[in-house]
Amino acid sequence: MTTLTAAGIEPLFRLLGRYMPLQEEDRTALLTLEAGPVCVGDARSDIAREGENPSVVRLLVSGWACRYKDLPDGRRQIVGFFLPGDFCDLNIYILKELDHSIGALTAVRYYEIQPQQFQSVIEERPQLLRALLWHEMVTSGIQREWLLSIGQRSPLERLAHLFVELYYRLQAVGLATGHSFDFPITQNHLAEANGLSLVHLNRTLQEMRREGLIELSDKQLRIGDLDRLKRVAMFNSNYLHFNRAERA
Amino acid sequence: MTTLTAAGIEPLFRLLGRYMPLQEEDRTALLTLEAGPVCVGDARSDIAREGENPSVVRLLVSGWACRYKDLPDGRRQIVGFFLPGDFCDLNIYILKELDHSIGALTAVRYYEIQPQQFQSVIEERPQLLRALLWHEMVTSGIQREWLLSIGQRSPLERLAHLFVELYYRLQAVGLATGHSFDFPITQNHLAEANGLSLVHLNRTLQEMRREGLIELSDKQLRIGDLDRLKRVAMFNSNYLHFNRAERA
DNA sequence: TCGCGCAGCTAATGTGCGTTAAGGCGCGTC
DNA sequence: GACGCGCCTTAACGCACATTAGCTGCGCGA
Repeated sequence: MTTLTAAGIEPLFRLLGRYMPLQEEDRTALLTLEAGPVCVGDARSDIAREGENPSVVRLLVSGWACRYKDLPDGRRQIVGFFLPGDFCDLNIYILKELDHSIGALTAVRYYEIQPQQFQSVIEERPQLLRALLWHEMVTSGIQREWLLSIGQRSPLERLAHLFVELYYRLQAVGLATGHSFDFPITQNHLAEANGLSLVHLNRTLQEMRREGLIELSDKQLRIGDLDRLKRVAMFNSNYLHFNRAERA
Repeated sequence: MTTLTAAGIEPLFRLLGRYMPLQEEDRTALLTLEAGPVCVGDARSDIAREGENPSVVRLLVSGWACRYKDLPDGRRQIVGFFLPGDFCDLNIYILKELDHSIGALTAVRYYEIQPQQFQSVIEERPQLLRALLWHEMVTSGIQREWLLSIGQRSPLERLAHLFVELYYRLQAVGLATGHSFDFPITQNHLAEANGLSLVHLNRTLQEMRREGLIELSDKQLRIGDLDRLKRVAMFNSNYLHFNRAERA
C-alpha cells in the first residue's frame, strides 16, 4: 500500500475548494490516505456492476466514467458523469449494495481506497467530511437537474444544458481553461445520457453546429458564446453549489 | 416550543426501521426534538421556493408533497414525492441554498425543526444519524431510478413503475396495508412527475385500466396483481434499500 | 341561483422523435 | 491488402407523442 500522490489528488482538492475554503493541512491530510497502485481501465469496461457490494471507494484520477442503469431488455440510461476528482461511490460508506453500475467511458485511472482509511482523516480535518458530504449533495442536485432536462427541456436545450454543466465542472477541476476543451466521449454516450436515439442526437448536434452554438470534432468541444449557450439551455448554476470564488 | 408527538413521528420511525434495527431508545430520542406547533398547508401551496435559504428541517406528518423544479417559461417537473414520515430538506444541514422548490400536493401537516436540535439526538443515538443519511442516499437512488424511467421506460412502464414504488413506500410507513390505498394526487401531478402531457397521461391511465393493471378512482388506487404490475414496470426493489424485514 | 375553477375525459391534428437502413472514414489486425 | 469494427452521418418512413379544443361533473362562494 502506498499513499496518494500530489498530482493524483489535485483535481479532488480543487473541486472541494469550490465548495468551501480549504487549508494546506487539508491537502496533506488527504495525502495520507492509503491506496493501492493506480488502477487502470479500458474504455467500455465496467468498473462496478449493479448488485455488487463494493468494499472500496474509488477516486477517479484521469479519464471519464459514468453511472448507468439498465433494463432487462438492454435499454440503458447514463444517470451521471464522473470526471477526474470525483469519488465514484462514496455512498458505499452508508448503503450496502450498488443500485447502479459504473462504467469507464474512456481509458481511466483511479485509486481504490478502503473506507476505514477516511476515519482518521476526517477526525483530524472535519472540514473534509463536510466537503465530501457537500459533494454528495451536489451530485444529488445534478440528478434533479437532469430530471428537469429529460422531462421538460427539448433535445437541443437539454444538450446545451449538459455542455454548460460539463464545462463548469471541468473548469472546477482545472480541465477547461479556455472555451475549448477535451471532450472524449462518443455521441452514443451523449444519446444514452439524454434519453435520445443516436440518430436524433446526431441531428440535434448538427443543428447546434449550424446555429453556431458549439463546435465538436476530434474529441474537442468548443463553446463560442457561453452566454448564448446558457440562455438557450436556461442554465442556472445554483444547483452546482459552487458557492465560493464564483467565476464567470 | 413543544416536542414532537408519538403519533407525529410514527411514520418516520417505521421508515427508518426499514433501513436498520432501531431500539425503543431511538424513538424516545426522536421524541425529544423540539418543534413548533404542527404547521398546516393547503393543496397547491408552496412550502419552500428555489433560492431560499431555509433554516428549518421539515418533517411531513400527513398529506403528500413534492420536490419540483421549473423553467423560466413555466414548464415544471416534479422530481420527487414526499410522503408522511419524510424529511423535506435534510440537506440544508449541508447546503446553503435550495436548488428546487417544495410544494404541497394535498393539504399537509408538518413539523419545523431547527437543525441544531438534531445535534444532541444524534450524539446520543449514532444509529439515527446513520439512518438519516441512509434515507438521503435512498432518495438519491430514487432519483436515479426516475432518470431511468423517464429516459428509457415507455409511458405505461413508467407509470406502472411509479405506482409500485409508491405502494412500497406507503407500505413502509403503514399507509398501504392491502392492495388498495389512498392516492390523493391529481392526474396533473402524475403528468408533471413523468414528463408527459396531461392528455397522454390520461390515455395511458385508461390503457392500464383496460389491461386490468390498476383501478384508480375517487383518490383510491387499487393494484389487482402486484406481480404483473412489477413485471410490466421491470421493477427491481433494490434501489429502495429496504434491507431489513423484506416483506412481499 | 348562477357562475367559476378544478378535475377527469376524449377527439382531431400535426410533428418530433424513434426505427431501420446504408454509406463513409480511420484504425488495428490477420 | 483485405477485412472488421467503432464512430459519425444522412435519408426514408411511420408512429407515439404534444397541442389545442371542448365536453362533463362537482364543489364552492357570491
